[in-house]
Amino acid sequence: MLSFTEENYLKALLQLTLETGQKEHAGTNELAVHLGVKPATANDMLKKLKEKMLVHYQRYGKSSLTGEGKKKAIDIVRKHRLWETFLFKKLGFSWDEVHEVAEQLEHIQSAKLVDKLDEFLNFPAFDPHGDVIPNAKGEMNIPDKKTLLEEEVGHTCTIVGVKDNSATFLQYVDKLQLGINQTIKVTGRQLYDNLIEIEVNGKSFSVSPRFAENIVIVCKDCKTEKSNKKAVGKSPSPKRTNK
Amino acid sequence: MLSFTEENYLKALLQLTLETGQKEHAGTNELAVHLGVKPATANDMLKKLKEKMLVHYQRYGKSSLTGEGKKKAIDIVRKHRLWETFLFKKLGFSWDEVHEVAEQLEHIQSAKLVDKLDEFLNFPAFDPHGDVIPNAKGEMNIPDKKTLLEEEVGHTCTIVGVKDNSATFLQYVDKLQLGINQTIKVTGRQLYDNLIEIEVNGKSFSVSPRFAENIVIVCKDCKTEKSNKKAVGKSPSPKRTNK
DNA sequence: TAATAAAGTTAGACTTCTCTAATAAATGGT
DNA sequence: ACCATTTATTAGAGAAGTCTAACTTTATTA
Repeated sequence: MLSFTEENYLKALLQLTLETGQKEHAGTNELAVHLGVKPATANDMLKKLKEKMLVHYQRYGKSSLTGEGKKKAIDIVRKHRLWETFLFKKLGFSWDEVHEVAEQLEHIQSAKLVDKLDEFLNFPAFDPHGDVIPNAKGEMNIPDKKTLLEEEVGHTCTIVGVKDNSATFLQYVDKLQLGINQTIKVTGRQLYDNLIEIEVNGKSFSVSPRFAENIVIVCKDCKTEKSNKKAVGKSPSPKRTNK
Repeated sequence: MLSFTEENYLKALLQLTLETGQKEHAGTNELAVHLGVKPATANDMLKKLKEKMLVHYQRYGKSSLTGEGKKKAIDIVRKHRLWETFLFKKLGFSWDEVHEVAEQLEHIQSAKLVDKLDEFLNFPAFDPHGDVIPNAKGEMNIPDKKTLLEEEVGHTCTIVGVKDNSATFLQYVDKLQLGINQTIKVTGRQLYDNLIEIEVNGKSFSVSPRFAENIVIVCKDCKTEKSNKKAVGKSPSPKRTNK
């Protein structure tokens, strides 16, 4: 049986790695920041979770979930999103209120509860934020990555990476207050010069196609596409990142 | 903000005192047994809760909830019973499965959640066990006490005390495997000799009217009677039990 | 490639909740 | 009213999760 805290670390690790599809491993500091604790704390927990065979961890290396760890993490995400759906659809919570409460509800231990809730909600595929809800087998659609240039007008997406790593480009990205996990809404396209109109944090502006094709995003509104299921099984062999 | 543990102590104290209407105060050992911890542990927590002004406690004395403590405890009971009702009515859990899960759900912190859930369930007055659900103001029906002799056929009740304290009587009670908090179902009455047929822990037998009139019970099925609301306000003045 | 910065780790300490073992106070029967 | 039993308390310790401060390893960059 995992503690709330352990569950939160597993979930954080999932979110930092597989879920956004950004990368395979997460650093200790990164994990600590994500969870709002000090690196020393995250370090202790990583060692503990390694003991429990839930994460791959080595001194001064990056960490990732084991097959078992991934399974547990996906289960927590499943619960979180089912609860969000319940709060939104059945209890009339607003879009932005559901997360906080679901953070608590996701730790309730009862397999029967989760399955019954799933059934009660009629096996929803997406939560109120448009995120995929893993099914009872732990399978979840991993959203397709594409560039901002390819995003449809009216859709909302999240930045998950960049293609150009030049300082010039990165400084430009930074200046526009963009960055990993930033949410962008594509509000339109100028047919004349192909500029892409976007809305970020309530502010609207346009970017060039050249710029847009170097921003890698995941669309929150393109989820009903093909179903590239990704079952949870044996994780890839533990890779050392430090040489 | 109270921890899960603190909340459990408050709830236990409510159950041991006011709720069953048995008595005003609870002992440290009694509380420890109820919670499945050692007396030393309960003792520490009582001191802590006294610091927080949630319980009346004095060395070598009995303990009880303060007004504030009672308010918190009733809120937890309200949550517990609303969740039980939800699990039973909406998710199709059986009567005996709801408690365990509700034990976890009762600790979720969100006033809005509780109120919305209450509304979603159409403001139920009783949970699947027939226990009263406190309303949003913290008012709850305290069930009426009466003797087993007065109980109606077909109803189920709980022993909350005895009128005769003689050794003979108490030994008899004990021999029948009865005791405080034991649940009894009255299955019938013999018109010829007035014996009362009861069912306890699946076993059926009869008791005399003489015996029955000395057993004080609270009926679980007589809840729709008069509404003797008991608001949560200032608690009675802290009484010392030890002289 | 050597200095510096960034990332990661360790040691030691604190809090919360729990325990065991020893001690103290209150209660009850004769 | 005394003594045994029950009930309650204290002291000391351990596990979990967190911190700070000092230290080590890895990465960066001039």
